[in-house]
Amino acid sequence: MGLDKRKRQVLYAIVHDYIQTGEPVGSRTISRRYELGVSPATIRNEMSDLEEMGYLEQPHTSAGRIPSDLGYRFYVDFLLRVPSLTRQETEMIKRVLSLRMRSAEEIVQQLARLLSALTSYTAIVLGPSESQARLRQVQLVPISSRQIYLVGVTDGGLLLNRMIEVPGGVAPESLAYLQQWLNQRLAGLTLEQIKAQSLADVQHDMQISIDLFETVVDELLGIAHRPEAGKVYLGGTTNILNQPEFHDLQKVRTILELLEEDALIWQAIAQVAGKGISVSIGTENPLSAMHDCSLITAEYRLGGGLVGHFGLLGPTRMNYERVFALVQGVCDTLNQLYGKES
Amino acid sequence: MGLDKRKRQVLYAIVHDYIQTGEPVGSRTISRRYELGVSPATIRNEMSDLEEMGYLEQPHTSAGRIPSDLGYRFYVDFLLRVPSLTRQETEMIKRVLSLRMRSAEEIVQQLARLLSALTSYTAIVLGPSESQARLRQVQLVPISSRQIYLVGVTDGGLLLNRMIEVPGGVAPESLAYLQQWLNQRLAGLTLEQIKAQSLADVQHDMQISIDLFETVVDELLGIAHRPEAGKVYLGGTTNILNQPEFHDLQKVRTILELLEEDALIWQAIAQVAGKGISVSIGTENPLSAMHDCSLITAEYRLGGGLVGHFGLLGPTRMNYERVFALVQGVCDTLNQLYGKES
DNA sequence: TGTTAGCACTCTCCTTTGGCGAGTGCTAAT
DNA sequence: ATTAGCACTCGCCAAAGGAGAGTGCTAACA
Repeated sequence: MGLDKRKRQVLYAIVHDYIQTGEPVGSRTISRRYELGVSPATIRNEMSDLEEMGYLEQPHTSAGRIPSDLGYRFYVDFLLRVPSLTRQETEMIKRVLSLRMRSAEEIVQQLARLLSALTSYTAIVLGPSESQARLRQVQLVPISSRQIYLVGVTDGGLLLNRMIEVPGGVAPESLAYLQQWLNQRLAGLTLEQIKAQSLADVQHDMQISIDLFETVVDELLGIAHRPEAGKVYLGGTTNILNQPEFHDLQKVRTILELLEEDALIWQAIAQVAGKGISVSIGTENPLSAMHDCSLITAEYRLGGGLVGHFGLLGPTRMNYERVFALVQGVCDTLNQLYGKES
Repeated sequence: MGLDKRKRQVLYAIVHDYIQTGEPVGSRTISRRYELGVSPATIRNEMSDLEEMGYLEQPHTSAGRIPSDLGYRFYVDFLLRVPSLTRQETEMIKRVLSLRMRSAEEIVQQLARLLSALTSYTAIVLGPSESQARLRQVQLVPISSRQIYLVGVTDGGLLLNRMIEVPGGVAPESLAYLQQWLNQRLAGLTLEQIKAQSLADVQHDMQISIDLFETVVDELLGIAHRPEAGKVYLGGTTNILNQPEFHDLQKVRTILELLEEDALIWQAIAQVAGKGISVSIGTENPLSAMHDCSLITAEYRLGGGLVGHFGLLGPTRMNYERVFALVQGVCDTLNQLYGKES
């Protein structure tokens, strides 16, 4: 924080300019484009100071300066001026997200498309975690003698499906009984609560086999068992090809290969993400393949207890101001549309 | 074919060598690596002839020759020597495809992974068409007052799900009645047959509103209405980055952007694919973005009438012999595993 | 007539060279 | 504390030259 006003102005100017042009910024450029009222020489001195403090870097002697990860960090934390979205953008977000969609999956897929279309970065959306999902009802559909299809409906009106194998086979009456029991007992609870609840007291009043009961409940809670895995939805994977910093095929490959690894991506985002909007810049990222990238993440809520995270992955030279505005706008719109229980 | 034995040998040698090295093949190379018993000069003459006939091309004066699309075509049609798979490869295919999988989607996803892992090309698998799927039973699950969830089970034991909106609302009895009727009347038929069948005679014996009936049947046939769309599963998208001919970022972008367009991909494959294994070489491809690529496609069958297509997309300089062997092996294994009704 | 050796020629690829431009750091003046 | 001036550094680019690979042609040969 030991930065006086002018140093901040210079740092802001450099980051801002570099984000727009992608080329190292020289002292002359700054004094021309940003009205700081001082000469290039003065700015040079400031730049020299900033470099020594670690906020700037020089690609090579006698090129301009570019921000270091630390420089971006300071910029994001203290200098950012988040603009507001244009009317059209707001409209577009609203329009796309309020398309008639039938499942959480569709919403999430649209979200990925939308984010990537608006930013020229790659959008990553983690499928909503079901452990917070509140069950409204459960239906057990007999498929074959040994298979049951479980259809759960969350408070938000979204579906959770599971195919359940029951080695022993099931009689239709048992199924009906079990279904009724599940609905009576579990409706309104989240999967997590169900899991936490002691189900020990069940046994005595059940008219069906414990085996069947356990199989079904286990499967219903299935996803909650492995919270570190989940579906990953991508949008605009090819956008990074348009970024000048990825004109290097090697870098492109690194990133694209990473994006195929759902598990890694999931973990990385889960690790980085916080409650509101979080930013992870360059080497701050847990995965070394992302050390040239920045990741902006946020939480979304679809109602009925379905929450998840999404992120935008771009070069460290990403347009933070715009992305912040956009992410904020998308979150607001989602809350507005799905926030109240539907 | 107006190619004498030696011309065939030369053509084979050039295609074979170019596929392996990726570099234009000169007359010296051929006489050294392939024992044709003639001197480079003679081969030069043959090459000159082959070029005039359109089977070869010269990138520039005084480089070696490379096969033209026509050259590859002749090679694929008449010269190919399909090797057999190694024991390990056969094992691997069998192992991967016989993992316990519960839905067609999972199988198809595994298929894409497998194909791309075994080649260094991009695997494209089109989700199975449901229009040939034979229905075993249908279950209608009430979700809310205005929503029904339709769960269909195919003869193969795979699921077809649809959410159906019924503006007017449904009484549980109507639903039960409708379900029973559907099962009596439609079981064992394919969606296509159901669609073709006149449902005009229905009206008189129905105790439920025509509206409800039509909504549900329409939705059940939904997919059949738009056969030109469908889910596309990819594997090994980044594999093309390893191909030397795609060291050009522009080309990479073209292909990767194409691969994000599910609808285009679907159409392209559907258009190209035939009954057995088909090959579409370079400019033979319907999409101009694929004019530098070859696409090998084949049909797969999952039982219960679920059939679809898959393909391998690589440079025209693709290893056709190996890919043929592999595709054949995969088809055989799939037939073996899922071919008989399960 | 088909095949082969010899040779001049062509074209790409790689490296070297030198000039240009942008930007810096230092010094001395204000 | 700020600024003008200036020498210096370094990457970029285009031009030049040499090496290598391969061809096409011609003339000799079986």
